[in-house]
Amino acid sequence: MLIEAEAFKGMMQKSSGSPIRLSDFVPLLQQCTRNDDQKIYMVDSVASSSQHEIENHCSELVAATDTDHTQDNLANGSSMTGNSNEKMDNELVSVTHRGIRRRCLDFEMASVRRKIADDNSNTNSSTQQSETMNAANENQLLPAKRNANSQRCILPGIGLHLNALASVKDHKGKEIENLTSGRQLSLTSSTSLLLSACQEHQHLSVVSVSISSERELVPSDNGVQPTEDCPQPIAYMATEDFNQNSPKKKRRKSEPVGEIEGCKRCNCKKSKCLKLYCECFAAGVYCIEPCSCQECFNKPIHEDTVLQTRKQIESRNPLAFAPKVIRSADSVPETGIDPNKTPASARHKRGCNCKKSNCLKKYCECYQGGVGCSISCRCEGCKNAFGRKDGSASIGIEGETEEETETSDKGAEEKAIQKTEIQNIEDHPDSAGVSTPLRLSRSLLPMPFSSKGKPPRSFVTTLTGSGYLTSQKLAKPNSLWSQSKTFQTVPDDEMPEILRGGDSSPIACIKTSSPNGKRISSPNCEMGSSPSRRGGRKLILQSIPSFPSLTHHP
DNA sequence: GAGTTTGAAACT
DNA sequence: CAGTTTCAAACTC
Repeated sequence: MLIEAEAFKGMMQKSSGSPIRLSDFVPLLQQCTRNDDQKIYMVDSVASSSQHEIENHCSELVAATDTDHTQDNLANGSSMTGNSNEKMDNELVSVTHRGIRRRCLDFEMASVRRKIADDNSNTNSSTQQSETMNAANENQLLPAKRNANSQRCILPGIGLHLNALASVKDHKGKEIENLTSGRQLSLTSSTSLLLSACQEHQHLSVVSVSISSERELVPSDNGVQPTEDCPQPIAYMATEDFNQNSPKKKRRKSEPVGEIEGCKRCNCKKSKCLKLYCECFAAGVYCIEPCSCQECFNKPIHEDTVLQTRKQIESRNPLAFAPKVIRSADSVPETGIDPNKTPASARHKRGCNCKKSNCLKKYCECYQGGVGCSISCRCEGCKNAFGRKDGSASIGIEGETEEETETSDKGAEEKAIQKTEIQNIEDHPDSAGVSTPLRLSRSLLPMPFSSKGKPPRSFVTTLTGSGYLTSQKLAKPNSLWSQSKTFQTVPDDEMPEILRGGDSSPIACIKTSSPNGKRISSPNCEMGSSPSRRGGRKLILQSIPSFPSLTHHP
């Protein structure tokens, strides 16, 4: 999705000193829908959302980016002085942002370092920023982990982060020039942040955001409605950042698995955080201080090892790093309120294999992802509240012969579901009264997270997740990565077929076989026939890989 | 907080 | 490819 620099420049200028309003964004979003050739499709559904909420989001975003910008400069040793009042005002949000964005970009930056070294001629603002930040990173990565985590507010590799927009805003004279020099701004990440936040609130849910975007989603989300599924997340994040030494477990108590949407923390002991066991690694982020891992190699200093390992894993399973949950765009009507828009409108890319949990606990990846089980699942006794394998929910499943349990113990099943939901309600008093997954999905609480109000880490996930775009099998080497770094786009002819999905033809549904024979279907399967890519108030944002493409390394 | 359960990932 | 082991999160007490 591309937004003309001028448009954004104008918007940012207009927004200087005042929050961006939805009305400011709408034209841009509409513009986005016209830029279909970039494989990022945006539908102007936001307009149907609660404008007030969206404006709140926007306001926060602006505030956060402003502060982030200041912090970036601080990290860079810049003498620029931020507006202290502004900083104070937005401290909370900014801290959240910092905490959230801290890691997901590290891989990107690590990868792009070489690129930048090799390609110094690129002097656009983004590259400069990246370079500067790289420098900052190099200095801060390990020795000053805290700083690295809290201050490195790096622009996502692809697109122009709102951070950058703030930067544009602050350095009009200098940076806007760069931005407007015939270059298009890809707002993938930042916009997805904004829109997905909006959409999640409005449950227009067909948002697909990158992992990094996903990370950014919640803070603003929660910032607006702190009483929802993630109680006081901002405070939590603030605590995290201000009290860096606070033990992980403390945080885990206050915050579900310590995961404010993407703020993953692992506890690996033997895997060195270099296997998919490690949530951080699997999510494409470096481990950070709050992790309790041991002998962790998933750190910038071990970049090469990480990349190598990742490559190896991807060679074994190209979709290993793809988002686990593929959100479908098809089942969301344009009204904005969709009774059928349960999390079951998405699928787990590979399906679960639950035996004992009945897909009612977070052991089940489908349930954890807030999606129903599907034909891809090999679970036994599926009672997934979001949709059972037999299609009792809104999942399109045909001819699936269900297990014996489906009919035999419905009582127990309902009991179990009820129990789960009761649990959820207890954990989320705010959502009490919402009793069914369906309703939960419609409420602002997207799913009956089994406990702690933690949205599944993949609840909102990306169509073109890291696995897809980083996979050398699927993407032309360097193409997406480098282009995203320079706000360029992926030419159609360089786009793997499965990633294309032109308007006319449904995207081919790839089903690859993982080494263990598990079925892996392309996320695009669910999106292929999305009828409303343009007019359907849906937003599908292309994301960047959390890990850089390995092909960058000669 | 320790111990148990669970299922994905990894291995054979 | 099926069976087994390893692993770490989820869960229970």
